[in-house]
Amino acid sequence: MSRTPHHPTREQIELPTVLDCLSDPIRLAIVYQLAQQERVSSELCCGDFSALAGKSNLAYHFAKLRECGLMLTRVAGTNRFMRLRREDLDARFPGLLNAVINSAARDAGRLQPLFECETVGAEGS
Amino acid sequence: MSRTPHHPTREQIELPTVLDCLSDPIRLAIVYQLAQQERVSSELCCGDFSALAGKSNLAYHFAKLRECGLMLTRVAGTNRFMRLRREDLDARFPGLLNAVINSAARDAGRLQPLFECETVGAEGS
DNA sequence: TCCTATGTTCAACGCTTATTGAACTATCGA
DNA sequence: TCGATAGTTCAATAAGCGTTGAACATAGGA
Repeated sequence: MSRTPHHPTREQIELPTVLDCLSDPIRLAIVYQLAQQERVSSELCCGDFSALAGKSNLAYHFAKLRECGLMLTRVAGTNRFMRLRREDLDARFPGLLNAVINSAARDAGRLQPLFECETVGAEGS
Repeated sequence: MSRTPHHPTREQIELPTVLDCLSDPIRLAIVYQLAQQERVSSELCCGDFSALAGKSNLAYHFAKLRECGLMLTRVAGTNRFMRLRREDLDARFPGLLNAVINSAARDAGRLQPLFECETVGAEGS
């Protein structure tokens, strides 16, 4: 079995695919939470998103986010740690990710209860 | 029959809906052409997009773009003139529309032959 | 070793979407 | 008035999407 799941190269990242991925409220919430986590410069693992959907449903959305080039998955033991592909996205589509995240932040209230579950602050070793 | 088709108010424009609308290559091409046309400060009508798809299919995509708040339709005789809702979009999601259009411009080559049909320069009255 | 926790994969379902052609509506010009 | 033009609406089709639970794989700890 593949140790590390498949990721597209920077050049393989496509605009319509990225926009389609971001148009789902659950995936938008995942990206939003990953963006919050960027400021703490640590990663999140699947379980940290359990408030958003069931396990298998999350795995489905994670795969979509990975395959479209929005995020990166690192396997460590039984955990999968994830972070945004900030550099690649900014290189391919300058300003896009920030515009989306800022827009999501503005609308956090109206974007479901999905955005109210603050997950920042995991890892309390 | 309604003289003017339905448009959402500025406050009714939703981020996931807008992103979903932009994720379709044909609709992205329509928005892109409308953005080009902005610089000439004139409008385009349905027929100007006939290279992108058939008439009824275009009507479907126009309705989607209108209902999600991306564009505005003005009825004039048998024509429907359309333009981007630039002000409303910039107010709701600052930087988003420009980021998408710039990204589309960068990828114009790889985004189908849809982006090669330059339609600018209509209205030669 | 066995048990548990983490996460993926699979098949199934119901729903939405894009696309098509045909029929229809409405306006303009001769 | 008649015909042509511009665009919408409708019904039908095929393909794709999100969600679910059950089964599976893998790693870590007792």
